[in-house]
Amino acid sequence: MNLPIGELARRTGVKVPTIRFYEQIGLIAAPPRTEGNQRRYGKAEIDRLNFIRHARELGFEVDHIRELLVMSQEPQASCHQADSIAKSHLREVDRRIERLQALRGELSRMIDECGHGRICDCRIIEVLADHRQCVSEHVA
Amino acid sequence: MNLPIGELARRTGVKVPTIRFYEQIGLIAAPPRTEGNQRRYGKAEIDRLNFIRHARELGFEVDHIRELLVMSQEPQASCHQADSIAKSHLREVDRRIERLQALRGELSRMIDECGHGRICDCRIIEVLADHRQCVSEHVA
DNA sequence: CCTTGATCCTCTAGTGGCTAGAGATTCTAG
DNA sequence: CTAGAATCTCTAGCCACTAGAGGATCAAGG
Repeated sequence: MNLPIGELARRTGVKVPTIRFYEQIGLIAAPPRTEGNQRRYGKAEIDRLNFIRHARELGFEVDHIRELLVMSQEPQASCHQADSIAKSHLREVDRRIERLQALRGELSRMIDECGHGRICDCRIIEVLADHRQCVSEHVA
Repeated sequence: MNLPIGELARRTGVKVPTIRFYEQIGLIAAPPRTEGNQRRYGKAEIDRLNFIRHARELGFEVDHIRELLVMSQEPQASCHQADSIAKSHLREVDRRIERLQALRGELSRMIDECGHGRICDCRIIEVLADHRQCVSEHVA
């Protein structure tokens, strides 16, 4: 082992500046250095960074990842807390999906109704300029 | 008219500091001031801010809003550009929805498989620690 | 006229999660 | 021994705001 930061980056898919940033915010520990002050990492850091990357890919916030990391170090503890973090994150994702879908609907309706003519007849501009019209149609 | 900034905020649903911020980034013009240096707004600003708010609610970026605002001032121009901005935004929203739904699937599978026991048996932690397992199941 | 309290002003700094770049040093292969 | 790749620290920037300090101004009531 004893990997330089670039090699750690290659093996985990986390970019070099991001690794340094994670160290700065305390998400990973400061590793030992060479005489010339360069960071050298071991196997544990690969695992930890992979964990972090997977969690980020799933959209967990850094603070939640912090908690999940602590938990993963305590194998005998109850996983109730992990479950609740994941569940609340799932609810958040559901909310975002719902919101985006509503938005998608409005957007695509707007685009469909655009006659591709002049601005003064354009539904896109019109809807933006006067949302009430859009909403009332929506309700009606 | 001649509204103070708080009244403009109330009528448009855009917060006071946000209005000042929009002025700073040139999204709205600097309005006239009272002798005591306070901003006073007219009807045009209400319309413009409403336009901006609607567009932001639909997730358009500020730079796109800038373009849409310019277009809305040129009623005789073709709305081709507005259409293309809206369409590319729609594609972006679609991408986000897709991504979130894939993510949602992984999250909820992870949660379902959590046995609510100890960390060492927890799928949530396990999946995060070793994504390959998850992916291979996914594929299989 | 004067006070009070709400609103307004400017300015700086913080949010989250990085990313970019300058300018200097260190490592490693040939 | 040298060249060039990789590393170091540090600052600043991204997006779209939001928060707060510390002070000025406005409108209404006494």
